[in-house]
Amino acid sequence: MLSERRLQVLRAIVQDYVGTEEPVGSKALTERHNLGVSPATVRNDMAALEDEGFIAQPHTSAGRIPTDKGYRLFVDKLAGVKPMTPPERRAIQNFLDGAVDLDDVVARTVRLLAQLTRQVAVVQYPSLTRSTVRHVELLSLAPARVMLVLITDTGRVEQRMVDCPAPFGEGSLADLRARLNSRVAGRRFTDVPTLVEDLPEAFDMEDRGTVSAVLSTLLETLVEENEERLMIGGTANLTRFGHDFPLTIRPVLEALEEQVVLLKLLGEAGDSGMTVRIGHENAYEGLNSTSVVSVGYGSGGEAVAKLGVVGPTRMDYPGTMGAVRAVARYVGQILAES
Amino acid sequence: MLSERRLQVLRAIVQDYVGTEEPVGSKALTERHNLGVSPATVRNDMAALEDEGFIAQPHTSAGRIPTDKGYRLFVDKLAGVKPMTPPERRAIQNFLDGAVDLDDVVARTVRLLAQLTRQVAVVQYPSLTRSTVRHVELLSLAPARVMLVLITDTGRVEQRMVDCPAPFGEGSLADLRARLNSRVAGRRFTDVPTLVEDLPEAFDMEDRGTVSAVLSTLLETLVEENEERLMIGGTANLTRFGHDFPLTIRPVLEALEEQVVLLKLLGEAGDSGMTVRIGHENAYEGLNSTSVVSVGYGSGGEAVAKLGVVGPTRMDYPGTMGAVRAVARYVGQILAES
DNA sequence: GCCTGGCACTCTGCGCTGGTGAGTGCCAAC
DNA sequence: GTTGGCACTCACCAGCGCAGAGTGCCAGGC
Repeated sequence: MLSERRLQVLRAIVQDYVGTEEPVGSKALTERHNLGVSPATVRNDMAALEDEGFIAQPHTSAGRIPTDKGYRLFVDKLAGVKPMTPPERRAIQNFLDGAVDLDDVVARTVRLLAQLTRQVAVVQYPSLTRSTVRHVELLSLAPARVMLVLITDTGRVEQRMVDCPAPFGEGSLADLRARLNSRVAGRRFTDVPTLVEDLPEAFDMEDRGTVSAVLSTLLETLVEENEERLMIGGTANLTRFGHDFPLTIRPVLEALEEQVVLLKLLGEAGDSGMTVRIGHENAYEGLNSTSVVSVGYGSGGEAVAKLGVVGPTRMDYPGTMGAVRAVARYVGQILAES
Repeated sequence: MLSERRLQVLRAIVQDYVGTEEPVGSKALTERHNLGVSPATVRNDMAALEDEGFIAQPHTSAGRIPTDKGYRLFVDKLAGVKPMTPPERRAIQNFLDGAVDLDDVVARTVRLLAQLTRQVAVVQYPSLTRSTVRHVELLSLAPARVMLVLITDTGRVEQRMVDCPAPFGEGSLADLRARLNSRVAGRRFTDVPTLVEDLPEAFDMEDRGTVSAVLSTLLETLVEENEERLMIGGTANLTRFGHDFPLTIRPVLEALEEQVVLLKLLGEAGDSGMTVRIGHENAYEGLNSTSVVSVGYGSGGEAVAKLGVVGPTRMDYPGTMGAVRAVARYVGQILAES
C-alpha cells in the first residue's frame, strides 16, 4: 500500500511529464509542487514507486516517467474529470447546433472533438441496432424492381435494390408498404424479424415471392449495418506525438485506416460511462503507445454509438475526459431534438 | 532549346532520384545509364540544365535533384503513362466488383488507389450536379412535417426534413409526389429548377405554401450537395515521405482534413484527361512539396467526379498516372453497370 | 523510524575536431 | 564538342571531452 504522499508524488510526476514531455527529476518536483519535503525524500518515494512499477527511468540517471500502470492509477484514483468551462460549453453547443443532417452532425462532432482535445477524434455513426424504424418506403423503379428505403429515428437513411421474382403491381406495393409500416414503424430494429415473420401469408400466392424478397432485403440491411461506419479527424495532431516520429506514427495511421480495428476499439469500451484504455491495455499492437478515451452517446438515455479520442499515453487525461464527456452529452441532445 | 542528350540526362536524373531518393551525381549517371559519354560531358550538360532551372543542388558539391520545373518537363515530354499489366487490371476489376453500394464503391476505390500507388488517395463522390434524378419520395412523418428523399442515378440518396406552414393531407402529398416525379424523374439536376417552377399553381391555395416549401428544400439540396463529399485513404503512406518528417507531413495532413482545399484541388484539374500538378503549381501552400495526379471519372462517357492521389513531388509519375487512369476507368464501368 | 544534506557516480547531450569520400568546376588537350 | 586531370568544397561520421542533471547511498538529526 502506498502512502498518501507517494500518491501525491506520482500525481505530480504525471502532471509535470504531461506538461513538459521530459523525464522529471526529484529536484524539479519539489520546486514546482510544494510537497513539504526535500528532494532526497522524494527520491526515496520515487524508488518505491519504481519498485511497484508505476514509474520508470528511460536510462540510468535520468528523471522518471510514468508507466502505463502509473497512468492507470492516476486516472482511477488521483485525478477527476475536468469539467468544461461555461464558455466552452456554449461554444460546443453553438458549433453543433448549426448541423443540417446526420452526416453533418457527425462531421462537426469529429472536428470539434479534435480541436478541443488536440488529438485524433473518432466518432461512430449512430448504430441501427438500437434505434427504431421511423419509416420504410418502397418505390417501384421498374416492373420487377423495387427500391427499399429505410429511415431511422436518428435520421439515417439506407437504401437497397430488390429484384423481384415476379412483376409486382402498384396496388400490391402500396398494400405491402402500408402493412409493413403499421407493423414496424416506431419499433426497435431487433424486434423487426419477428414482427414481419408472417407477413407473406397475407398476400396472394403470386406476390409472396416478392414480399419475401423485400423482407429478406430489409432484414439483411439491419444485419449488414451492424458493420457500422465511423468518421475520424484531427490526424494532423499526430505530428505532436513525439520525437521518434515515423516509428510511432505509422502504426497509428494504419490503425486509423482499419475501420474494423477502430470499431473493435470503441466496442470494447463499456456500455455506460467513460472508458480509458492506456497503452498496452489496447489489444491492437500498433496502438500500444496510445491511449483511447471513449464514451457512448445517444439520443435518449440510451447509448446508440460511441465516440472518443486517440492520443499519446502522455496526454492530459482530466481535460480530455472532460471534453469527451461534454461533447457526447451535447451530441446526444442534438440527436434527440432532430 | 535543349539537345536530345540533355533531355536524356534529365530523364536519367529524374528516374534515378525517384528510385534512390538521393541526389545523383555525374559519375553514377554514366554508370547506370549508357549515355555513351563521359562523366565530364554529363557535368557540362548538368550545368546547362541547372542554368535553365530544371535541376538544382541541395548544397555545393552534392549531386543534383530535379526542380518542379524539371519534373514538369519530364512529365510533359520525357515520360509516358505506364500501363497496368494484365494481372493488375484483373486485380483491380475483381476488387471493385465486390462492392455492394455507392459508399462501398468509393471506399474500395480509395483503398485500391492507395495500395497501387503507395500514396494518399482521394476520391470524390459522384456529383449530383451532372447526374439525373431517379426518384423523389415524400413521406409524411407528422401532420405538418414531410421528409424529402432524393435518389440519383448514381445510387446516391439524400434526405431532408421539411416543416410545412400548414397541415398537408395524404391525398395532397400523393398528388405532389406524382406530379413531381413525372416532371423530374430522369432529368438532369441542372434542369430541375425550371421544370418545377410553376408547380405550386396546380394546387389549392391552402397547400401552396407547403408545396413551395418542399420545392425550395429540393432545390436547396441540389445546391448544397455541390459541396461534395470525398473520401481519403492511405495516409499511412505519408510516413514514407521524407526524412525531415514533422515539417513536411504536418501541412499535408492539415490539407487532407480540409475538404474544401481538396475539392478545390481536384476541381482545378481539367475536365477531361489527366492532370498533374507539381509542387508549387498547387495553389495551397501546405502542398508545395507534393504533387497531385487527378482525373475525372464517370458512369457514361462523361465525368461526374474526380479522383486522384497526393504524393511527394519525387514520385514515380508514369506508374502513378497509369494506376490513376486505370482505376478511374474501372470505377466508371462499375458505376455504369449498377 | 522517517527525513535530510552531502557526496560520489553515471549517463546523456553538445560542441569540437579531423579524416574520408562524393561531387563539382575549370582547364588544357584532343 | 568531348575528354581526362586536378584542385576544391562540403556533408557525413567517429572520437573526444566537458558540463549538467539526476540518481543511490550513507551518516546524522528530529
